[in-house]
Amino acid sequence: MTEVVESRHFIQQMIDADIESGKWGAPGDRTVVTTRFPPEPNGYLHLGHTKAIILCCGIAREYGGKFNLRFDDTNPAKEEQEYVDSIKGDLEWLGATWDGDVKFASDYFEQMYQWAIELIEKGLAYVDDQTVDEIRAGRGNLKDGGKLSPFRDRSVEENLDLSAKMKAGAFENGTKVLRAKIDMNSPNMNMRDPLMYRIVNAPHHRTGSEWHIYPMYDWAHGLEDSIEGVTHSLCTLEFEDHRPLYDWFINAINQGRNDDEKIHHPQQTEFSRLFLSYTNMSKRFMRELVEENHVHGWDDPRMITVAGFRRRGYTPESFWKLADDVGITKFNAMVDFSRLENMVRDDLNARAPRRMAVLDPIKLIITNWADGGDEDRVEVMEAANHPKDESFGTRTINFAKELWIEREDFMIDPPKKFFRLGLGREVRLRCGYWAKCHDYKTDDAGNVTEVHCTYDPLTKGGNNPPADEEGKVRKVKGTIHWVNVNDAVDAEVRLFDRLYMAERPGKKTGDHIDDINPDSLKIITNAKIEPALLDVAGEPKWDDGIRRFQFERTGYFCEDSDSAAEKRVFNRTASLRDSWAKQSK
RNA sequence: GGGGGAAUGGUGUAAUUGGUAGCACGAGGGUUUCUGAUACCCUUAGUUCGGGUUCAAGUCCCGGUUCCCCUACCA
Repeated sequence: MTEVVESRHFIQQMIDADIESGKWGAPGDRTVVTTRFPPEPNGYLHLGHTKAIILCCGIAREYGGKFNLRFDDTNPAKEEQEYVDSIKGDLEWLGATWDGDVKFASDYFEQMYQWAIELIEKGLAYVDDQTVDEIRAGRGNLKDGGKLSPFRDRSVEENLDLSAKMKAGAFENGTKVLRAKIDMNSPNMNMRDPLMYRIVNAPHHRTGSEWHIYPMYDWAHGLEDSIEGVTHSLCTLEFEDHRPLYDWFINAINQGRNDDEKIHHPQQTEFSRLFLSYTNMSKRFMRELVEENHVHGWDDPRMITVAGFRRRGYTPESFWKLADDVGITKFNAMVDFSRLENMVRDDLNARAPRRMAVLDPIKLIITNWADGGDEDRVEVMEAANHPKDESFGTRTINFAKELWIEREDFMIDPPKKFFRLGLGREVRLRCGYWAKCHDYKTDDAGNVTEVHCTYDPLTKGGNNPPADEEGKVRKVKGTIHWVNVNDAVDAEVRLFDRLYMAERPGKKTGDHIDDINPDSLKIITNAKIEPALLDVAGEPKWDDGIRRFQFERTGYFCEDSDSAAEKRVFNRTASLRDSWAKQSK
């Protein structure tokens, strides 16, 4: 037996070392570890965010530290309360509980402004009157350095005066900015006198009209982390180039301060984003899908938003499993969509109670039903709710002369390897009886409408018949699901396929809309479900209130939010693995 | 002709930091089975390339290749 050693990714290794060295507090004190998830409240959370959330929350949990949820609300033009609410809801659903109150960058505006004044006083920041275009041109490009702004050497007094007026709303949008005085020739574009504040005369969702200047990301982010005592500021790879600036701003504030007056300096560390095949995490793309009605909203089950996955029936656990599966590295990996699908299957297999439902019904008639007694009789069968876990209990289902079975479980002229119904073939009707086909009917178009079978009274409950006198037991290869015609309930079932046909949507033509799969949604209106699906009582409770099942042989389903007593609606979360479909291709 | 990152089976990810290249998923095959599901077993295939140091290199050194990110008053 080799012992399985839990491997630690590079961020965990770094934190382990920090704790040992006492970088953030007393050596060995793990509880100092503080992380944060800093969403901008301008859109819905998607799968990519879940990776960051789970990393940050998971780290804090592992070390017994703190995890903050902080809204980075530094851009009043795009932000709305609606998004704040949806993001909080998504985190709660994911089980990523944050410590303390929800934080907002806007709570720190005054402090950040005071620090900006300090930089001006130190000669490290200046007000620039150039236009957007002039600033852009002055920045230079990747090969050539930039030009110094003509306003770069304003006096401290003038800069102070101008900043105060900017803050008070004396100027129009775009007429002035506050910039850090760093290096216009830096090979790192972010260091070429980056903007700290711009004028935005617009109301903010929390501070109203109090502010007329708003901080830029690079200026604000590290300070927000510092104020909150964040030790490990984890972000994605594209911010690697920003780290020197992150550090520069904090060092600039600390410049000239005594050690005991220095502000906290968090460690920014970058990891790779999550890329999933056949999807795109671009906020803009998602917005287009919604606004151009390619989907039915942000929570459309085909969307890779947290809301979409939730409605599709995915469990929070499947996201944690996926995060664990893909790991944390600095390599931009493309993860196959089927991997995520496997995670839900795995989770749902263990936790979903079983039911029977027929998606594409044809009628099966037991022609010798009268042999066993009254032709109109109903026999009550007991069925296990889970094949491997008795704690799920049992339910009863009614068996009678007429049943619904799946259209694809009958073939007029089946190949040898087909283990279901066909003339002369016998199958087990799950938890019912064995049935042997001797006839069928079709409509004018040749579609099968009825399958006629005889049943074997010795197989009640679906059990094998007794052995013959030579000790041999008759076997049957296939087992199919069914629903009793008399008490079947009509339901709507929604089947989903991937939204895009291309592995990287939009790669070919530049427009992701060109890669949309026209058949990503299939609505079945005449599915037949067993009546036990109506009864909520006795189900294992799902923490998020969503009812999830496995419909035997057809997949995992959840009851949609559109579902009502008059019309039940189920979404297919994922199909079951189907080696027959693979083989018959 | 700039800067910052990254390359390990088909995919994702490990390797006690110089010491047997392992795990998971997939794929192929088999066993079990009242779900062609699940479970279980077997097989498959890998260190970006070229040099160098060393008893020993995925790991260290030199050089090359490929890919990603950076020129918003977005984050």
